[in-house]
Amino acid sequence: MAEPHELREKGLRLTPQRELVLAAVRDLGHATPEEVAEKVRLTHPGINLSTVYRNLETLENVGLVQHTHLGHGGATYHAAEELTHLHLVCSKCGSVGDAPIEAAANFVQSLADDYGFKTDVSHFAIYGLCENCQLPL
Amino acid sequence: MAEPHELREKGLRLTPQRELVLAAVRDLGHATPEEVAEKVRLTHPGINLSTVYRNLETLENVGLVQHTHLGHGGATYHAAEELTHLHLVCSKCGSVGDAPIEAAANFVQSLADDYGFKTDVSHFAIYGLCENCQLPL
DNA sequence: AGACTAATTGCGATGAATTCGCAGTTGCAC
DNA sequence: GTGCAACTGCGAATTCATCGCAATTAGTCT
Repeated sequence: MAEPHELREKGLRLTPQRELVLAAVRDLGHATPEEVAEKVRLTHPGINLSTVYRNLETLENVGLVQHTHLGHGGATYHAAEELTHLHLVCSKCGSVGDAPIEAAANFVQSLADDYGFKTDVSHFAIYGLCENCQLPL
Repeated sequence: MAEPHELREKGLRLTPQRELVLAAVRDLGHATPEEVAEKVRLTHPGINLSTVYRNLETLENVGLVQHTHLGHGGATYHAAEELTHLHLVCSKCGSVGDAPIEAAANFVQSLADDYGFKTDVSHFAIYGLCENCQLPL
């Protein structure tokens, strides 16, 4: 859970809403703002969606959460301390699988060597077909 | 430019709007629906945005164009015959670089071997920092 | 060439996701 | 406790994309 002073240390005020948003992101693993709001409403029914958006943004600015693009449009948030990993998103069934970031190590290295590009592999989804959806019809 | 019968062959009607949308996508390389509409309006000012959306969808269905997610939310379209390539999007300056798809061959192979995941590398952007934006301040 | 039919277009309405302005509230430094 | 700036709630405003429907039009058949 969110230790009171980890927020204070970042120069943020400690509000129930903010603590709950951070806790929700940590609990949920991956979540859209909508899902975070739902989770928070379990204990704090009155919370406003824009408060959730604003807190996600604030928490991202101080580095406690990050967002990733997994699908069409919407961002999903996850706690920053969570080990970053790859998101394998299936274009057919929509499932999201994880893979350790090391799986991309060589790829990242070669982009760095050949193109001078420093890749953040976890920020965007890796798109394709999951094992199940490749099965013959 | 769009040959009349390449559209007809796909079972599509040949309308000025449709030809122009296809031509615009080919001209622009990468473009959002909004940008395609702007381009088309140069020669066909009255075109409606929803017509552009519908044509992009139709053209994608018959395989003449494809879309990719390069940034936040919006899709960008490109002609299908263009060699598919990786999109290296810089998180700082927003520039979009290209890299041949072979640069990811090993990565794709290892995801297939280890996770049974068949990756479409070009569908989502590869996010990171371009060479310029890595320079010391 | 003229007529028919279904595909396509324009347009406005609609819907979802996100942001914004502002007034009221609240954490926290003193 | 007091005061101020940060934060919240709320509704309005934006943005991006989709939809329904009536009018138009491409392509087919005569």
